[in-house]
Amino acid sequence: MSVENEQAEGQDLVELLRARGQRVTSQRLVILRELRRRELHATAEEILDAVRHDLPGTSIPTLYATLELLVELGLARKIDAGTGAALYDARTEPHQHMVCRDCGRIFDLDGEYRLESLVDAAKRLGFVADGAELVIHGRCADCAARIN
Amino acid sequence: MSVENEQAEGQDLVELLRARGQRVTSQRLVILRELRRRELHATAEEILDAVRHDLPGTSIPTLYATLELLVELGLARKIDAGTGAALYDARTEPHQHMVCRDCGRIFDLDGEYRLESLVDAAKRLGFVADGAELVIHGRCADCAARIN
DNA sequence: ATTGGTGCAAATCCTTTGCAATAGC
DNA sequence: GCTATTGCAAAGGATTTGCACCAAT
Repeated sequence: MSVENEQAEGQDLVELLRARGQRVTSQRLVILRELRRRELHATAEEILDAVRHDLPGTSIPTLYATLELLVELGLARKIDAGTGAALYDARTEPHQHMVCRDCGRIFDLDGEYRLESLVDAAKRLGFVADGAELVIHGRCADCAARIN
Repeated sequence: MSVENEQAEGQDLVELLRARGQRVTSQRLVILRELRRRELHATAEEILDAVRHDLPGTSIPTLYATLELLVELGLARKIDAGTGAALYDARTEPHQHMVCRDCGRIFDLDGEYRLESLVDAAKRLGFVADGAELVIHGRCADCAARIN
């Protein structure tokens, strides 16, 4: 089976879950499938609405737990754009985001750029950038020392 | 008066407010002064506690409104680190942030870096980075066209 | 005197928690 | 059968809103 079909079927998720001794549930499969069907990042609420088509009764806590799990497994990405609700995205390639101050829409900015040229790259796309925030996530020296 | 004293006294804020026909209130002056006194970014709650020392009775809505105003005036910066509460900072120089997954502390990363070398820069500071999110804020092509 | 700014209380929005019921292994 | 996962209801934290009062111009 090709990588694309494997992903479409969620076979990769099944394997990751088995490797960790976690259960394969229909909620997990459907949520990942829905996330992959989308071109664009979606809020938890948008995903929930779509998921309930296929799996009525899916609950909010399950959705959040599953999204967190998918992020942990590297199958999804969480984007905190500062617009209230967090966004989720199954795109794993390196890319950044642009948030419109007015309409709140989020646009992709593909590839790896020099930080100082990102505003220019955005401008080429017609986006009038007035600021950029980069947040690095990880473990500080103290916590890394304490845990490892 | 030197630029430093001007800032310490909030004279720059006074001028910006007058230029916009907005009122100079003690709340606005005290909140900016408190923000400038700090080395590190602070949450709204932390700022409120400190401000109430100088100006008891200061309210939460006023605090948020003032912080938003300061950001709009370019005197402060809002950092959405994805840790629940937003952070505010009176540092205007270009710098980025690192968030510890465990203790939640935020560390500064000064200067302008190449995006792909930021993880290395963080590593040099003992920070074990496992991801970076860059969010560009501004106006999308559609909104820019509609407004200008 | 005018009206922008403030404080209060309550509402809203997003997300997490506690717990009993259910479904994978 | 065992226990992780689920759904429900309710709680939680951060921020915003509506409105009457106050204070800067």
